[in-house]
Amino acid sequence: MNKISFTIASVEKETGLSKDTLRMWERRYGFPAPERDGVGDRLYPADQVERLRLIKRLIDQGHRPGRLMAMSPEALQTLPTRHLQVATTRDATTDEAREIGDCLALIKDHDAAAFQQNLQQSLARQGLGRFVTDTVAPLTRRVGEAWEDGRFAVFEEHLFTELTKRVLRQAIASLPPATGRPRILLTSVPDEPHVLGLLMVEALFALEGAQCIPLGPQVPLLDIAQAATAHQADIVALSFSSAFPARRVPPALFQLRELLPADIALWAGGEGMQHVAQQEGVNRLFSLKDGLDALGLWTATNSEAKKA
Amino acid sequence: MNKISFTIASVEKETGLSKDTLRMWERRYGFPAPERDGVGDRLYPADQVERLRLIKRLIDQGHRPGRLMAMSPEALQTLPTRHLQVATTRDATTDEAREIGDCLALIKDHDAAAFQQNLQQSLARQGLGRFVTDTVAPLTRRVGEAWEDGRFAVFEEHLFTELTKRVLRQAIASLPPATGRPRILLTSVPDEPHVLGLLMVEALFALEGAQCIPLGPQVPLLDIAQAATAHQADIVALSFSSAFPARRVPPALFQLRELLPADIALWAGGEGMQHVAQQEGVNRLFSLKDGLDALGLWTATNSEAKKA
DNA sequence: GTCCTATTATTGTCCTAGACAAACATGAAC
DNA sequence: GTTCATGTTTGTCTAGGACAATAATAGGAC
Repeated sequence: MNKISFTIASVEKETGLSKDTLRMWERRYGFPAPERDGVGDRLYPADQVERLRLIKRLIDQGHRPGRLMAMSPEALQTLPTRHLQVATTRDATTDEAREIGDCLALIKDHDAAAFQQNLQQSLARQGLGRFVTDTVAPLTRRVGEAWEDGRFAVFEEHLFTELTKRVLRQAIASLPPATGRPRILLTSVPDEPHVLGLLMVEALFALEGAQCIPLGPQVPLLDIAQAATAHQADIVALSFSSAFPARRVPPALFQLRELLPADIALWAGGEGMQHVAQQEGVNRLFSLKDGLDALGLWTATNSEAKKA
Repeated sequence: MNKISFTIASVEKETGLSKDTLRMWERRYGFPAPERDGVGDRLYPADQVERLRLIKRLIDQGHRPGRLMAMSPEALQTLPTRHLQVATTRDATTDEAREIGDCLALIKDHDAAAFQQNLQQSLARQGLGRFVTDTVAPLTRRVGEAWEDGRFAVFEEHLFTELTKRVLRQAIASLPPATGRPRILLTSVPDEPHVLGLLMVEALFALEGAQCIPLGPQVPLLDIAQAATAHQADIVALSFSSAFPARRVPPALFQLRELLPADIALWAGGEGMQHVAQQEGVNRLFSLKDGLDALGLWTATNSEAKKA
């Protein structure tokens, strides 16, 4: 009779749904229907929290709350057909495809050691540049898709991310330390915890000899601005994952643009930039290749400027 | 005139103060005193956000909101005398002390490359075990203290953390992969983003031949429980930093204890465990040494059990 | 049928204002 | 000086209302 229940604050963290949203849904749709403790505070039973987690995932896939809330728990379970996701999963060569499939299977089997070893081998065989573009990038995309489908649990995605980060960081650390320009500050905004994309560009930038300053994810805008000035950065590079709500990207970029000195460039990339409009003073990078091109352009422009 | 202002949601992320708290302070103390946009929504000017960040830091040091809110901005600036912090900064040997001082200075100078190189040298000289206990641990403590004093900006702490994580991860990756028991799942709860302590114990545990499964920080409790079962973990190890409010630790541990199968041990460590009461089914680890002792005990107990 | 536009429905986030428990400080009694 | 009771401070929860932005639908033009 393990009757576990969660406070509204816990549910917010477990599901990612705000307290306001949770109360609103209860008011409008009658679900969730938490019990109350002696003081009148909500207490959500574990099964309702699980159902909320499922609903959240379906909403992120493009379903609408009103529909989902009216459905029975069983109907929700059967529904999980993919809905949105326009992104084209470009087919790789057979070799690459097989390798990526292998990696996915290893994560699914929770074989951390084998997965990591597999990655290391790919890295050694392909070299850092191709490893990033041909292995890590497609793998990351596939994992994201699998998560959306519900084929991957959250913790499986976490483990994949953590292990991949390690391999990438290790590879980056083994590069000779750069001293020249540009100095690039790499980070993400407060609501963006995903950092794999950032590590990928860091690897590519570092290969090109740029000086990368990794601040880690979820840095307050005021601190990003401070850090950029203190480190005399030439460029601030941000990453937005596909999980980041597209409508929040432009305000965040605008705000940071205002806070940054005008002579520091602001670059934004990642899946989450896909459908974001052009903005004054912000360089959009839609792919890893865009990033390399931008870096090349910067170097060319800047070396001229130096000579002048 | 660059009049930058923040919405209440932005301020929540920039300062770490909840929307509820921000509105409450305004109601009670008259500060912050945001402007309003056309719809009546709050708009916080940048200088008020900065003042809130300062106030937040002072509160974390043990000051009380009521006092701080009544003080003028100038008085706040002069106040920053250290208040709390009982922790005894044990003096190391002269050599160690000098080295740690050097590292702090390098971070303060924003010389990332030199700092990282310095760490690598210490690692090579001391070996991973002593490196963790004699260099990383005291260094982390000193950085925490410096941040509390306001000598370190947030971004400086971020950079320190990021670089140190890299060195540690690299060292861990270079160890031979473990295959035996115990299998230890390492992670932190949703409100705990600090993960350095976790990496330190991972290094020590991995040295002892334990199989570590790093899930990364801020994993929902339901996912921790799922992952522990899926990975057939023997132990779930959590880390709480000193920044984590002590009163929230017991509920979190209790909840996770309920969610975990009874045969999976729950270990909790980190600065944040210092003044937390003993709980049924939870093993408290007050220091890195405690962790190693606990691991030794587990191994002894478990190998007997296997023979029986 | 397809495309574009105007209208309507849905949905999340903000608002005010009140209540209360837990944490903290203060002072009395020993 | 230490312990205990009392009073103050403080964060988080409650309720219900409002509204802008987004998404779906209907209506017309081709």
